[in-house]
Amino acid sequence: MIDAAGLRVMKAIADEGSFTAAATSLGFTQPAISQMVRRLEQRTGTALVERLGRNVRLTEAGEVLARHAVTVLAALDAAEEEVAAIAGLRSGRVRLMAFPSSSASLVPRALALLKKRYPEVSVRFSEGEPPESLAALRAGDCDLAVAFAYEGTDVGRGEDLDPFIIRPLMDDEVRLAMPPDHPLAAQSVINLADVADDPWIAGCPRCRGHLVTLAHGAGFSPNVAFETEDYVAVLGLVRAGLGVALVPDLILEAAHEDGIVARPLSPPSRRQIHAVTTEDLQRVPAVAATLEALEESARSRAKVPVRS
Amino acid sequence: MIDAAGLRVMKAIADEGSFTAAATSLGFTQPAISQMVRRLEQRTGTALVERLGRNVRLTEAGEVLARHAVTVLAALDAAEEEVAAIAGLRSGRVRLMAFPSSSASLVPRALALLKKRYPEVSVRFSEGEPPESLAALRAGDCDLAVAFAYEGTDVGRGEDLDPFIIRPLMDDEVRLAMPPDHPLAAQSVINLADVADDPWIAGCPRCRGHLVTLAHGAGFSPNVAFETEDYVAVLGLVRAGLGVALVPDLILEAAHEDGIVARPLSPPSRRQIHAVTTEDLQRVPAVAATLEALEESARSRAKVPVRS
DNA sequence: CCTTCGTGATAACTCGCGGTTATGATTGCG
DNA sequence: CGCAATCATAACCGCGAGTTATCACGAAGG
Repeated sequence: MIDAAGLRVMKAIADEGSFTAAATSLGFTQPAISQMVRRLEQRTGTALVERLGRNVRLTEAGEVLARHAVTVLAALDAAEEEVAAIAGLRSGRVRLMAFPSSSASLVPRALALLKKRYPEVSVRFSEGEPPESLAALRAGDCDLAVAFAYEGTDVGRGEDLDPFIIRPLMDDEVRLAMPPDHPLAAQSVINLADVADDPWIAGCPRCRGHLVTLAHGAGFSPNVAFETEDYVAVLGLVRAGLGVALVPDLILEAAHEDGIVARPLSPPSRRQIHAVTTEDLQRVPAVAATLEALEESARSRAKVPVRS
Repeated sequence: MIDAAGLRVMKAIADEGSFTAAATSLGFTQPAISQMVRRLEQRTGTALVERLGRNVRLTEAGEVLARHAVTVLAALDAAEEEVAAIAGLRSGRVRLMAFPSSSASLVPRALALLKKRYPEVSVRFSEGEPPESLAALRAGDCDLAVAFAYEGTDVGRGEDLDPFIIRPLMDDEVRLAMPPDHPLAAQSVINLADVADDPWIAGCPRCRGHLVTLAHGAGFSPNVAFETEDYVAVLGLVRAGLGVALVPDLILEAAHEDGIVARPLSPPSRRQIHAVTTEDLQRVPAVAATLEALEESARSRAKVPVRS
């Protein structure tokens, strides 16, 4: 029945003392004010202004509206400002989920970049393997996920990827990690068939799946002696001479490489690292800014060029 | 940029959990909500809702709007309610000015009536002779004036009566007041020429003017021995035998008539009592209600029929 | 697995709010 | 007694904001 525009007009009249002045103060013409007042009067069913010769004065009801206008317009401004702050990245929040090995360098570098640019944007970060992070995204518990996919697979295996927006960040080469005294340690490139008989140490379930696929391509079935989700443990086991492992570059970068030899495979194998979000969330400024920071962080590594 | 309607929509979405439910809750159709949200999103430059499968959830910015909506809509409702109270006479104020002799019975009876009907309407009452009250009306210091005019004159003598609305309330007969031992006290009707030689006691300036006019019509010029604004004093002087006076009925009604004889004149003379306000103020409910109460108060007296 | 139902999105149309310009009527002032 | 300033009114009009009709899709169930 009564809206912000009407209140704005009443307040302008109260402040300026005449229709004409109120009009110029609001950037309108005078008849706009006349008509607005008339509309308000017939809506409220009472006189709002009193015409005194060539001036006007507010009636009691008019004063009431002008008085409440202050409250309403202040609250409206506050709402507008708060949203503008979010839109202008002077505020806002992003919930980021990334798989563990990305939280060593890729993500921290991105978050540092984000913090430098938009210090007021707050980030809530948690670790999670791709299936988990995609589920969170789908459930609305997360705005942006960093996930990976081995070559030839998708980030979500059985998942429906339709609602997601997937932005490639970088390729991460998978190497064979072995102790320095391994017979093949001297080779610069490893043919997987040459380690068919070694005991294997497998990482996360998806990594194990990848190992099996690669081995199958090389004509053998790997003998998995140990399994652990923790890549620090994987490297420890390798260092202790208990087996060999396929380890992505990102992890080798972050961990001590002492006591470990890592060699590229032939044919080479990579996993692709993606940022995943949704159409809607991509339009949330804080999410877009974080995404951009992730892309820059990925580019600044640039050991292996990003495949588009 | 952002208005109450938008906030109402966001709040409805937050409360109801879906566009469809929000639409029915607001009495709109579903596409109206879709479009409203889209408009808001392109105005604010950020996503406000997150489409999750077939449901929607508010983003951070959307939550902000929904949160502020409570404040804004509450303030709007308060303003609307307060104005409605004034319009519905559950509140409101009227500033009434009346000439002294009307405040004895006409005005108190009217105010009692008003109070009974609309106990919440507050009245600010002050006394003032017609020129004063009309000036207050013109200056916006008064909403409703009770004024009088002797037959053949206007309420405001030199005044511009254009902006005023003048409602006749009643006629007030003017009588000759004299002490009981006056030679003419036995007559039921007095011919003014018969008291041409008596000393006169005059009331307010306008009343004195009226006396002079009437006397002139009767062929004499009155010998004004005393002048006072106070009609109680006038009656006292008459009672003391110091002269005769023209006194309106209204005053005789209110004062003790002991020791006074009051007789109608021939030809009769009356003053007309009017309620005066302006076009705008007449549309203020409290003013209209007071005016109506005054008219009823005048009718309920009905000693002399009201002349339209 | 396919159908069905409920959800939001989109298109096309319409109406009226709320602005404009042009002009008139008054009032108060020099 | 004009002159200037003010509000009112009329005619016009664009666009915001609603409608109906229809589509696309995701979730749930036989």
